[in-house]
Amino acid sequence: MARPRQALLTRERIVEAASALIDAEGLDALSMRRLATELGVQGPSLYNHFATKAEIVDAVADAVVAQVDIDVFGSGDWREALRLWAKSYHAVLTAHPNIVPVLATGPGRRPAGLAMAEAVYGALIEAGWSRARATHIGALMRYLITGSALGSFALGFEADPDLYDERYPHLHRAHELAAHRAAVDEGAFELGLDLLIAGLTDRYDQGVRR
Amino acid sequence: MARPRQALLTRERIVEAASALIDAEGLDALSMRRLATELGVQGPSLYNHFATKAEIVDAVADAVVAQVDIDVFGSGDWREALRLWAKSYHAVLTAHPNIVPVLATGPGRRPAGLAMAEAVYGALIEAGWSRARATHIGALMRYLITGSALGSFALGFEADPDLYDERYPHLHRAHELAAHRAAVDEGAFELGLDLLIAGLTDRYDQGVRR
DNA sequence: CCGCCTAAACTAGCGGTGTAAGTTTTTACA
DNA sequence: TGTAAAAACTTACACCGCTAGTTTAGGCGG
Repeated sequence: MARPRQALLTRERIVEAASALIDAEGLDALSMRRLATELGVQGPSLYNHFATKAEIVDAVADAVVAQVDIDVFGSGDWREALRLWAKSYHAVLTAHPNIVPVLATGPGRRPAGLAMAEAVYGALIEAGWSRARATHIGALMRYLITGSALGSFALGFEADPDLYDERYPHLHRAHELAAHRAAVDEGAFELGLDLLIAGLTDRYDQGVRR
Repeated sequence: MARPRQALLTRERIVEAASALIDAEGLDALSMRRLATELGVQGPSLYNHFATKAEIVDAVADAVVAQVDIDVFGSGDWREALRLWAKSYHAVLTAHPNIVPVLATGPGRRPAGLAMAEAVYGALIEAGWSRARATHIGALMRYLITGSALGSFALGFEADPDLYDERYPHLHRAHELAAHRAAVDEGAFELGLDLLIAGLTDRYDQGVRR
């Protein structure tokens, strides 16, 4: 086949298919040939639309970040906005856990990632936090959100009961963690969010903003 | 070469070389052939000592975790122990950032990882926290520690000033972040640790331990 | 002390990876 | 209408993890 009358591929279609593949089977399952097959095309054809595989993965990552609600920073209390944003971000990452390792290293050159950083940092600055503190708070929120999304804490423990023998007396029920995955992970995230925002509120109300 | 008089490889030597390679050039640079070359041997010879590449990477990860000081849980105040442990863990990961993605998914079957989980969870239980809360606190600490180690927040922003144009007014100095990497990342981690431990202390002292 | 078995290296090779190069044909435009 | 760009193609390269089978040294039982 030479050039078709109607282009078979668009950047949008490629990103959609890549996103679906990553969601369904993980980052490792995404190969150029596999992705192309999914789109009814040969592998190298993708290079007519993206320069490298990394560009495709980046586009998928940015499409995910774009789903996070950053309008919450438009008005009202910075604490409430921070909480709502964090929950939205957390929910989006929970829905697309396989792409998290890509986002966890920062926004890089991804537009939606930069727009989100702008919104968070801007809101903190306008609330009166110093530049240094606003940076720290932004970093901290990212640590909590990507850290919790990166690997389920509960699934990090094998479900094999024999693994937790007399060497680990307190872990004798760790094999049950996987079954309570959602409760454990959500509980930890909520606790972290509550503690951080409460702590920041205390400092803020005491006038310690740097 | 057939079997040599003195074995060229041991599991220990392999793990050491792999660790050095990962530290120096990152996880992607670790290939079986490359590692073998480093050890003066052909690629497949490694399979006489490890069944898969994943086993080697796991051994490297566990060797790193084994460097974390968990003796701090032996005595004294749970809050102080938690803080010291977190700092030790953080320092170890900062020294070996490239292996963090492997640890971030949990202890799996790695002995040192399990021993660390046992120490942390055990200390929290003995301090009086409920099982559910102790689990949450352990998860939360992991989120903060691996989240901060996974990607330097500062390095997550490109150093290219032209990237931060009028679309991102508050980020106009984001290109300077990379230069202050250590201060930014350490500051955020310290802030997080302070806030979490202070918040937990409040709850604990008020008798809210579940 | 000889012979066998296992350990630990080797070579060859399979199916997969990302991507570069060059080809063909269609479409858009000067 | 001639030409250049676009978008598919095929082929190929160097690398990847890993398997299979081969060779030889060392340790051990008879």
